[in-house]
Amino acid sequence: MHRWSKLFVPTLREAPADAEVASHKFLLRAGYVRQVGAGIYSYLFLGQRALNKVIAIVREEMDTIGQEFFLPAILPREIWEESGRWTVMGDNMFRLKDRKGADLCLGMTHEEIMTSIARNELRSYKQLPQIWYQIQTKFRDEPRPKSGLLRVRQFTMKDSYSFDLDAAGLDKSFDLHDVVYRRIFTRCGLKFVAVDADSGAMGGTKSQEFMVYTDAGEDLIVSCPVCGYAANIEKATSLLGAVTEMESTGDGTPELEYTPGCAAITDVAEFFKISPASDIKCVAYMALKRSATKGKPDTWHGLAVFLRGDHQVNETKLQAAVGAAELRPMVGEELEKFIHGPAGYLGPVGLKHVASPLSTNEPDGLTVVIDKGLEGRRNMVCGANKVDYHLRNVCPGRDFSWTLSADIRSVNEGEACPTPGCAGKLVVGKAVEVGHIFKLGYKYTESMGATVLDPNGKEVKPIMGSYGIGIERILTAAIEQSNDANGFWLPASIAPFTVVVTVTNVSDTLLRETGEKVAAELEAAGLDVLLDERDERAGVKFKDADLVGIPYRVNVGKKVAEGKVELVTRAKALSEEVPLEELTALLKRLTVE
RNA sequence: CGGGGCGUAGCGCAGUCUGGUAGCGCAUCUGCUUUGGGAGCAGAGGGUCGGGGGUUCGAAUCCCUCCGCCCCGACCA
Repeated sequence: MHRWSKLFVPTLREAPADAEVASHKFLLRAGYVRQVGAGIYSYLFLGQRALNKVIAIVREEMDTIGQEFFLPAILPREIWEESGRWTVMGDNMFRLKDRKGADLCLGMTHEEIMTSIARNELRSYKQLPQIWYQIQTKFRDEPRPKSGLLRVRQFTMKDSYSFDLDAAGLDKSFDLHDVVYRRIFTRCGLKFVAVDADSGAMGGTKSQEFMVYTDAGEDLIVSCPVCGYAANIEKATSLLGAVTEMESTGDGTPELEYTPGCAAITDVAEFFKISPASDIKCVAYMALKRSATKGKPDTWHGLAVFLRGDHQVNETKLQAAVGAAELRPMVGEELEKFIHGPAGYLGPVGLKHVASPLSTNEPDGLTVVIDKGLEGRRNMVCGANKVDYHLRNVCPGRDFSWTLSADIRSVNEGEACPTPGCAGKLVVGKAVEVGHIFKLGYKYTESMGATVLDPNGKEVKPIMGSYGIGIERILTAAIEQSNDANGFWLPASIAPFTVVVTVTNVSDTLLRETGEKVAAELEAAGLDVLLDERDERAGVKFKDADLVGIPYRVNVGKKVAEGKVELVTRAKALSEEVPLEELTALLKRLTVE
């Protein structure tokens, strides 16, 4: 049993000014964490205790499908060179040198190391499948750490890796993780949703994220309240409603129109008295293509994207569609070089484009991508690549062509659900990612040369999956979803203590002794008990108890004379009188998972 | 990396414009009183004013420079 008077629980009456999101404020105020630097935190007693409970749940569930390893956090350059990620990871990787000058890094993730173990040790299909996991510290030099523990540079991750003989095996390993992850998040008391996610430019066939809705989150989730469709906005699609096309004018071919000062979409729509849906806007990028062969330099390519005036480019989709490693906006002289037009009046008519995305044939070769929403449209308005002029009567396909047509726009709230036959309207909500499971395919077994012999004695590459859970994010998400002005409350499963026994006045011997007795009895019944026997006024102890995330409080006060205590349920701010002899059984009942 | 804000006691802040011996609230320590929602009174301790350089008789305050932290952005021209 822990006694509050002996503990270090530095609660703060006021939150440090730096903290903005609820979880950050309360983690600091409740004495769970202290900040060391941007995205770097120390965990104090209560914080570490809660995280240990999360870890215990994760470990218990993971042990039902996998085997726990523990790999190093400090890793040599060579192994990252094999997969090509020494370069790909860029500035996000913390790098250092040892005394001999050899390059090392701090691990951001462990595909390479796990694959190297598989390569060195796995010989036969009979050894498959394997699921290996670890719970370990990850280091990522984020460009912008933020929101307390939500985006940090050092964090704990449960990461696992599966090795299977074939795609069907991978499906199974993936599904096992799906099931176990749902159990983990449920046991941690999270209201989560599993969504389709982007699998990145690296390939891979499927990826799924586990998200908890909160305004503090950085991701946008698109979902359908009717059929349950849910996807990250980086991946989500929707059905576009029918658009009323404009009547053509003149002979129906593109006509130049003088549109002074109409550089913005709204100006153009106003000028032509059209909906922005009938305007074609241009977004111009420079796209980085990674060289396929080692030693050859990466190359930058011009990329012009055309889409409806009321739509937004989704760069994740765009990157995946053209196979770009990086995108940046085109600057003035590049606009001139690739599109021969001024900002605000860029258009697709008359552009020459390359045959396949980011191909290198000509120095001024431009990749032209249109969003699928433009296909089949008629009589639209677009920039004329000339200051103060636009074109009307423009028909995609007739008046201009493209390198690639793809879904590269972001879904907007209110658009129609993409599920066939579903009439739902999509809603968009902010969320934080707590887990991600991923069908990797052969990327690492291929690049690192891991093989086993199949039943025919033939060498084959195992197929991989990788799966992650952010340990601290489970805690943070739980706080985000359950807090009020006075503090937060955690589910009993991950709270640092399940119950705090508050002796309202320790100078009263009867109360003090009753508190001791009650706490001892609750502990004997298997509950995690904190006895608050500090020589403080009752109000101080109540405030602290409300703040620090413990789901139940037992007030040992005046009613003891009548053989009663108060049981306070933090989540509901509900207080009930309970006869002493019934307390333990009642709390036991309330706290079973 | 771009933009904005901030850096003064453990926490929250004032003082900076207009240079003149560093303040307030909470917290901490001691004593007394108090004891069911962050008590009262009396007393006490605690500061390289983020670092360095400069201007000045004199710098928290003005100038230069570096560092750190927070927020927004790094897609619609």
